[in-house]
Amino acid sequence: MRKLASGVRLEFIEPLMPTLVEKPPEGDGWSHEVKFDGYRSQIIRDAGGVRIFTRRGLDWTSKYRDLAKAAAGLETEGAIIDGEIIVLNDAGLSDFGELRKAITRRQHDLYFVAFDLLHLNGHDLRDMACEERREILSSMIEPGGRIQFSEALPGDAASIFHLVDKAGLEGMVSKRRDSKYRSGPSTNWLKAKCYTIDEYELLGVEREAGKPAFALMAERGTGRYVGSAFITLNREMRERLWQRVQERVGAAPRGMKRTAPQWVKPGLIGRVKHLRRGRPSSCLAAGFPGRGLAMPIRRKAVDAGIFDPAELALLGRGSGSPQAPAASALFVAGGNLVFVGGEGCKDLCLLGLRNLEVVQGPPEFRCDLIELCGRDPQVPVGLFKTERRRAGLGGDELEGATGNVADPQRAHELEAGQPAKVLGVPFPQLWVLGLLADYGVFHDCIAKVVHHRCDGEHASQPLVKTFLRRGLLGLRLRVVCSQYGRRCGGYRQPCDDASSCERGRNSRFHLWVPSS
DNA sequence: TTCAGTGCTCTAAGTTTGTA
DNA sequence: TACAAACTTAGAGCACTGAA
Repeated sequence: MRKLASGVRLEFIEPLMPTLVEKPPEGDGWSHEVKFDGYRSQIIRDAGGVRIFTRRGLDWTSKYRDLAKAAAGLETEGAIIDGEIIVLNDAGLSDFGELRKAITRRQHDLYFVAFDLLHLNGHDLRDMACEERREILSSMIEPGGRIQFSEALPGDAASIFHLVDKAGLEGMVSKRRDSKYRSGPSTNWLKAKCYTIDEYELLGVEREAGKPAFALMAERGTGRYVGSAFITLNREMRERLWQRVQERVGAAPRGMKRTAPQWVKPGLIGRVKHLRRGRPSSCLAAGFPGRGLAMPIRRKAVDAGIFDPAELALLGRGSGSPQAPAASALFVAGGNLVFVGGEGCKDLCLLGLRNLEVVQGPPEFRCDLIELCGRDPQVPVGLFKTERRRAGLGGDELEGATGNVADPQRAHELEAGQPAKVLGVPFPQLWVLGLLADYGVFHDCIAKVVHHRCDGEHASQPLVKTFLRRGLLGLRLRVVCSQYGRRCGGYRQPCDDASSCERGRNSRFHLWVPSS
């Protein structure tokens, strides 16, 4: 570790750039984080104050006034923090499209998600192991503020990736735990992205020597131009495409402003693999606003296989993402629990880690519940404790919660008369909770676990509301309510399934032991 | 004061150019 | 000859600068 003299003005460090991979790496040597969709940035705090730099080293402190103010509150003499500046949308996901507007108009909506610490109090930390750097960083950041720590998601990479995909996130970043920080491209950090594959009609192609070849694509049916895509076919397919284009030379579509060296007659269909913008459902729905040629393909597309419809039918190709595994798992809350998403996405269960092997039995997961396996009541308690500790957002009291009827001698988490700190969720966990809410299991299941620890009939409701409100920093409650409103006409009763609820009340927890 | 032009952010991969 | 780096492309929205 190199030590610099105190009072030295720290300088921008070129960020480490992760390598794009198809699948995240497996193994214990890697830690995994959510990939946020925002601006890569670097906060520098030294004797000269706080500065915030862009990925290329431009000083954008003046654009990030609120974040600079927040960074000034960090308890350190000097630090260089690597992270991403993001804005959350109504769904609680980072929204790149809203970021530019927020920078100029909604400073209060900006967040800095910190994921690495390069320098601290005169010490250059770049030669330390990634895991150690992040541990120090984690201890520096108070939860619940404008600067958030990007929590690692322990668990197996494939399962995390599956749920990241399901949650509508952009992707995930895997970091070698023992790696040093080195500027520029590196394979110590790997990013795996979630793509959507859709079919579009080919309008024309741009092909010039020395430049990438593009396919201009239109919405099928309407023929409306939606954007261009990189053509990444192999040599054989590429030649086949050029041949097809030559055979179907056509005129430019009416009203088309863009120019293409070669327009083609309608009838050629291309499959375009593109990144999402927000949630998958909103990608297309919001991707065609009524003001001309919108661009649902935010970034360059790849895998633009071009076929005519007949050939497409023969090949039996359809749109959509690759088939998801029948069931998968994700560890949350300090590794105590695992959420298991079964086939159809409606069945989410909460299991102890040691029961992970039963994940492969989708037929058993038809209960649409989050259940506790292992008969250890401390497990769900651990979940809430962990989230509370991480969030650290004081202020609100949880009404209605009373003593623990199951164990009257033991202090209850939500003891009556004892102001309980509000539960909150650090960013990386938000989408897990959002996912649960979207599947309609949040209130019924997590709340149910809490409910059975209380003697108040509706004690869980304010808890969940508060949990949501705080977890999404003012955004989530409104959205979740409207979602429930649409689906269920308001909040559901604590349990839809009365018998299930009664069983739970009597037994304190729903117990489900998988048959071996 | 208005308008036009430029620069900035994000992204990926083919092509060209430069270096070892 | 092989590899690495730079350049190119698209889109949106905003800030900034300079000219009219």
